Amino acid sequence: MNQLTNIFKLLSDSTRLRMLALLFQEDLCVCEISGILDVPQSRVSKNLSKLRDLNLVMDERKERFVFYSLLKEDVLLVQTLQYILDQKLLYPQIVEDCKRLTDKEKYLNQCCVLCD
Amino acid sequence: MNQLTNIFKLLSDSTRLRMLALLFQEDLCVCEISGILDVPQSRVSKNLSKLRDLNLVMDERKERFVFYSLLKEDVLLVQTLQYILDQKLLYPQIVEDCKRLTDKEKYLNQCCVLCD
DNA sequence: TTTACATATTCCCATATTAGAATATGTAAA
DNA sequence: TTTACATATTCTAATATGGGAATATGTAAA
Repeated sequence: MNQLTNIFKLLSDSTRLRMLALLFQEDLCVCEISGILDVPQSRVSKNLSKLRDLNLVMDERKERFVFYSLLKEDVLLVQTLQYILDQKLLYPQIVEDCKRLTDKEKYLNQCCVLCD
Repeated sequence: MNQLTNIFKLLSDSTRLRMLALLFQEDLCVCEISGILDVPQSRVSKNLSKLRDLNLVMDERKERFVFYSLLKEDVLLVQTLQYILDQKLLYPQIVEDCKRLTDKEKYLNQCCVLCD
């Protein structure tokens, strides 16, 4: 039961929800997430570690960057994120994030050279 | 977006999640919920009011009791509760609650005479 | 009306959560 | 090796949250 409530707790913070919605679409490194969401790096990093604690993401270093990918093993999580993205028109912030995801080069600072 | 995170916040507390799982199955009054879950009345009442604040439940007085019913308008909420009940074998507490729901007379104190 | 009872609310405490700034860590390039 | 840079962690303050006990509210029976 804690497995359930813990996942809902993760989903109940908008920064994390936005991060999960991004990672549901593609693997990203920390600075990409930080740039796309326009959120400080320490906040992104801390929240990623919470996701990692529950085995919802895994990380892999590539050159200077650490890329995170969503582990799509939890059916409830996947179904929930799928629903949110299907209905994203209801959630302007998600739409905006998706837009910035496709233009991610624009929003990255230092790491943009190596990230694409 | 707050609409989303607010719902997840409600789901992230085990008392509320258990209450929602019960109300997904049938309408219940406060003392029934309190008895089935074995949780103090004030806690049940307080959490019901949080659910009401987000328009997830409605209440209706019948004689001396106030019955709550789940408003099944939020697709995400309904789909989530459906999933949890489908998979309830994974969550012993939910199984136990369902069992007590079917035997609810056993677990009620004062209001049992009028509730069935 | 009183009284009884179901429910709602208040008060207060303990704990959890989030946030940013600053700093630490670790890897890789120079 | 230094140095630079991407990421992780720590520190601290502010706020939120959940809990129980006690009390208030409101309805209906006596």
